[in-house]
Amino acid sequence: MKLTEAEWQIMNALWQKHPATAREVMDRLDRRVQWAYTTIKTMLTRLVEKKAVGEIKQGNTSVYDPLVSQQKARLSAFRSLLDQAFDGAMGPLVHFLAEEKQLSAKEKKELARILESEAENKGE
Amino acid sequence: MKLTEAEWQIMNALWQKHPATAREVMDRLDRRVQWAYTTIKTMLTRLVEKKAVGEIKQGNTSVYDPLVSQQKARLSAFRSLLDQAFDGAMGPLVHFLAEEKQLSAKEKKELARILESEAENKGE
DNA sequence: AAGATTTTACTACATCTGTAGAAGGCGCCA
DNA sequence: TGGCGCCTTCTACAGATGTAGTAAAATCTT
Repeated sequence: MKLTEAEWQIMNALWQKHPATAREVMDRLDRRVQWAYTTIKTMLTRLVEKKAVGEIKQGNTSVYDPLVSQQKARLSAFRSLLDQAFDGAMGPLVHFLAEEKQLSAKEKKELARILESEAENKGE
Repeated sequence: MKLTEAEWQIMNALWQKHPATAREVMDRLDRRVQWAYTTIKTMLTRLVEKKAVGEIKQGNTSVYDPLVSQQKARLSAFRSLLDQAFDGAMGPLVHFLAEEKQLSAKEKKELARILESEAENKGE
């Protein structure tokens, strides 16, 4: 389930609250996104075709519901990034994150802390 | 500097060893990628147009060199993913990673460990 | 130097993406 | 009941992307 950039915008809005009509999706779209109503309808239609979203008619109006969870979509995007840009492995990503000056030490520590504790209590 | 999927393939090959000719890039392409020589040339040309790659003629043959570092490209891809799929923040990503069963506790701990130590000695 | 091989520069073309307009249908209000 | 406003379905269309073929020029090989 590969989503395009524009599709992510729509999905993000839909995950926020659903089921939702096209108009509701529109209202919840990121502020930076200023699309015509029909553009949103087009995206929604394409997402329905891709089975990423379900559509039911409520009278004359369509109501949409995500068919893929945010978690699933995120996983797929994450894996793609890993494959494409990090040799498909966590190692290079970790290395990159560690090297990256753009991430403050604070962010890194936070990241480390959460992962640490998660690994602790969910560890197998 | 946004790279497409196909462009990543080329860049990955080019970062491996450079400068390199189109033919050398071809030889280093991921095994799964079976492109015609001219396809590679086309990609290279487009990358030159985008200023992601430099080109110099060595006699009749072009030799290419990356103009963007792998680190930079990775950062840009990482940020895009963050913006698009994780509300632009590390928080949700961390959360996702922690929740994600696909990542073993071992991987998580490893990740945590490296980040922790990095944060320690480079910390500001 | 002629043939074989390699490279280059152009052109091609189907899909996918982003973005929307047009036109027709439906319900509600005056 | 005639509009007004909102919803729907279709159609459009340019630019990006993936993937190459052609033909001509340069180079190597005997």
